[in-house]
This record gives sequence, structure tokens and C-alpha cells, in this order.
Amino acid sequence: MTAERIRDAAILRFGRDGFAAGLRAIAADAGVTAGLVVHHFGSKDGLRKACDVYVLEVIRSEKTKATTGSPAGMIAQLAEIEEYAPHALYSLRSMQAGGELGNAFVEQMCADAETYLEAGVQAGMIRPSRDPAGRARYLTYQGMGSLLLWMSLRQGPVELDDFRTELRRLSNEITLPALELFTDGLFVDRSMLDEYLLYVSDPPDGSPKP
Amino acid sequence: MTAERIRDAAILRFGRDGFAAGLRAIAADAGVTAGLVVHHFGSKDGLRKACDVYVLEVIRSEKTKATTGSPAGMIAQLAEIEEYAPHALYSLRSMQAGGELGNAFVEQMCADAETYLEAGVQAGMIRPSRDPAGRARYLTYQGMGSLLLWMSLRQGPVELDDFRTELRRLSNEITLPALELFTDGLFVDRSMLDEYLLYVSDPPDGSPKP
DNA sequence: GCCCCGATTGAACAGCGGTTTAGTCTTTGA
DNA sequence: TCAAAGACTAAACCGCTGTTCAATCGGGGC
Repeated sequence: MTAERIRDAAILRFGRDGFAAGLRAIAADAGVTAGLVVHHFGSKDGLRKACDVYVLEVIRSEKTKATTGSPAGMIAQLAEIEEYAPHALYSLRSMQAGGELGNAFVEQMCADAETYLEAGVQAGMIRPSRDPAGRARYLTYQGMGSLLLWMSLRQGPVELDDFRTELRRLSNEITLPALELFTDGLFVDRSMLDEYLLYVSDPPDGSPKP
Repeated sequence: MTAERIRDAAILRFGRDGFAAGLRAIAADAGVTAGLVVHHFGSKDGLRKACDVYVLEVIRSEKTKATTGSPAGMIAQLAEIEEYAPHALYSLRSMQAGGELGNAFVEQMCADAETYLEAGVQAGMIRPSRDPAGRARYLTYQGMGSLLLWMSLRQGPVELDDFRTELRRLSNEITLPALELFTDGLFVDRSMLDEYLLYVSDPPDGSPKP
């Protein structure tokens, strides 16, 4: 079907150039004209919405273990994706641009991370947290955010091959510091944590809650 | 001076709306016309360059302890900035858009983080790392990246007041998980780290280096 | 007093973006 | 076979952008 070809071309283009990509470029990639795109999707925003639901569908169905709960694991496994790199890139662009899919995507990743972390805790591999949801959200934002920062810093188009190879390079660079942090932490003593726990149990101002 | 007023208005506008903001909007904010802006700065890119060097100057002179090396510290201290919030927001936009200032800024933050971490190690508060530079870069990317992700997810303009208050809220949400991670780590045993260290000492393929 | 130079403006220009429209071509169904 | 419906195109339209240009205004030097 032509509409699907347009949608796939749009996913590729949007991933490569961001959502500032023009309809004419997408149409040319799909071998059609700009008018046909809006004929099928109503508008550029309609096209984006169609891409959103499709990508979310693909990711949802293929995320058998797409997230392990740890940022290093996320990135490493993202790097292994060959076939689904376009959808991963498109998702990153969605986060970069904001909007519904971007928010839905990170919310889903936060929820998944919490599930996997809880499983790790039950299996005796991961330390329990005083705020499991907060920890999951924290780790997810840090992991996906660093990825987003990396992509944002390189201005201009992001080629799929570059995406894959650079992702692997990043994964290699990150693995050691992440493993260090995850096994031994950063601080040598618990004074800062204890002070904070004391502070939130009797806060001078009632802003944070335990 | 009028040129300085234009520059300041541009820093505010760019921070609020991103670099897609129009010259006419900036000019209106400064009480002048679009023509005068290019008369003074040559082009929109010239205006952005001028904002870049000025913001970098301000940040450099005022970063007495703008970074502590830890993501939680970064964000918390960024949140305390009242006067320099526009410059912090502009820097975030620079990272979002890529370009020279964005890269220069994170590189500087990585270097600073390494310095502060080393100081913490010398003071006996922070654990030494097998790859201090890599750890500093890792922590910087995670911390700034999560901030960038937060800003990217909210589409539309970012008001200065929202920026400050939301930054504080984020800081409160993050502090506990970060302190937990920094004191105890995430894993209960060292098996994953030991396996990796064994792996990099005799890699099956020569990609990562110890 | 005059003149020149920089600041400043308003309008116009050129290009690109999404969208619209009129028209052609292809398929389909009775 | 014919006509209606939808796929598809080419061109135009319109709003927005950064940029240019001619003209005007306002002081400072000779």
C-alpha cells in the first residue's frame, strides 16, 4: 500500500532529520508528491500521529526485554537492535520534540523499569529502594536523557548506520562507570544519605515527603 | 546600549521558545525592528553566536561551584540560581539544538565534574574510579541529559518561573533515589562488575579497552 | 551652518513551509 | 460499457521566515 510506504518513509525521514523535515522530502522518499501525503493523512500532524501509533505498536510488540531497568542495559540492548533502529530513532525524536508519543514512551519505560527492578529485587540481585517508583523514574530519565543529549549535540541529520555504531561506542564507554556506580555507589560513607533521611523525617519546611 | 538590550531579549526568547523563535519576536521584545537586529549582528546566526559567547562568559565567571560532580548536586544548585536562570535555560536550549556552545558547555561540565570528583576522592569522600574521566563524563551526560529530556518533553514555551519551580520539584523527586544509588549502588553483589573486568582484560574481540 | 555617519525604520524581496485546488488517470462495480 | 470513486499530480496559494534596501532621524565634528 502506498500509504504505508509513505508512513515508513516518514518514520525514516523524521528519525534522520527530526520533525522539521519537509513534506516534500518525505514524499520524494516515498516516490510520491506532497499533495498525496495530505490526501492520505489529512495534514502533516496527521502523518505524525499515524507514525506515532505505528511506532508505539511496533515497540510494544517487540519489547520482549527491551528494557532491563538499568540505563546501561537499556543502551546496550538498544544497540543490539538492528531491525528496529528506525523506530528507536523515531522514538528519540519524539522525546526530543515532546508531544504525546514522547510522553507516553517515557512513561511506559518508567513503568517497565519499575517492573524489572522489582523482579531484580525479588531475585535478590538488586537492592530494594525506599521509593521504587521514584528510583525507576530516576534511572529511566537519566538513561534516556543521556541518549537524547548525545543525539541533540550532533546537529544535522542522524544516519541510521551512525546511530547504530555510535550507540555501540557509547555503550562501551559507559559500561565501566555504570557498573562501578551500580556495584559500589559513589560515596565512601552513608553520611549524606543518613542526613537526608533525618531531614525528610523532620523537614524545616514541609516541601519533600518521605 | 541597544545592541545589549537586543542580545538580552534574544537570550530570554531563545530560552523560552528555543532557537526557532523569530527575529521579529525578539526585536519586538527589545522594542526595535527586525532590520535593526541584523544591522547590529549581521544575521540571526550572528545574534546567536553573540548570545553564545556572552552566556558562556557569564556562566564561566559565575560558576564558583556551579557543578559538584553529582547529577543531584548539579540540578539542585541550578535550581537555586535565580538571577542566572535565563542563562541556564539558554544553555539547555543550546544543548538541545547542538552547535558549538552546546558542545563546549557539556565538555566544560565534564572537565569540571572530573576536577570535583577528584577533589572528593582526595578528601576521602568519593570512591576512586578505574576510569575517572569516563565516570565524570558518564555522570555529566546522565545529569544534564535528564534535565534536557524533562525540558524537551514539555512542548511549547518554557516560562522562567515554571523553569525554576519545576526544577526544584525535580530536584526533590530525584534526591532520594540519587543518594540511595550513590551510597549503596544498585546491585547486591559484585558479580557483574567482576565479570566485566575479567571480560575487558581478555576480550574475545578487541573492541573495548581497559 | 553644514555635513556626514551611524542608528533606526518600514516596506519590499525571496524562499520555504503546509495546504488547497483543479484536473488527470486508474480502478472498480453495476 | 459506462460512470462513479478514489489515487495521484502539478501548480498555485498563503503565511511565515531571514534578509535587503531605500529613506529618515539624530547628533558630533569642521
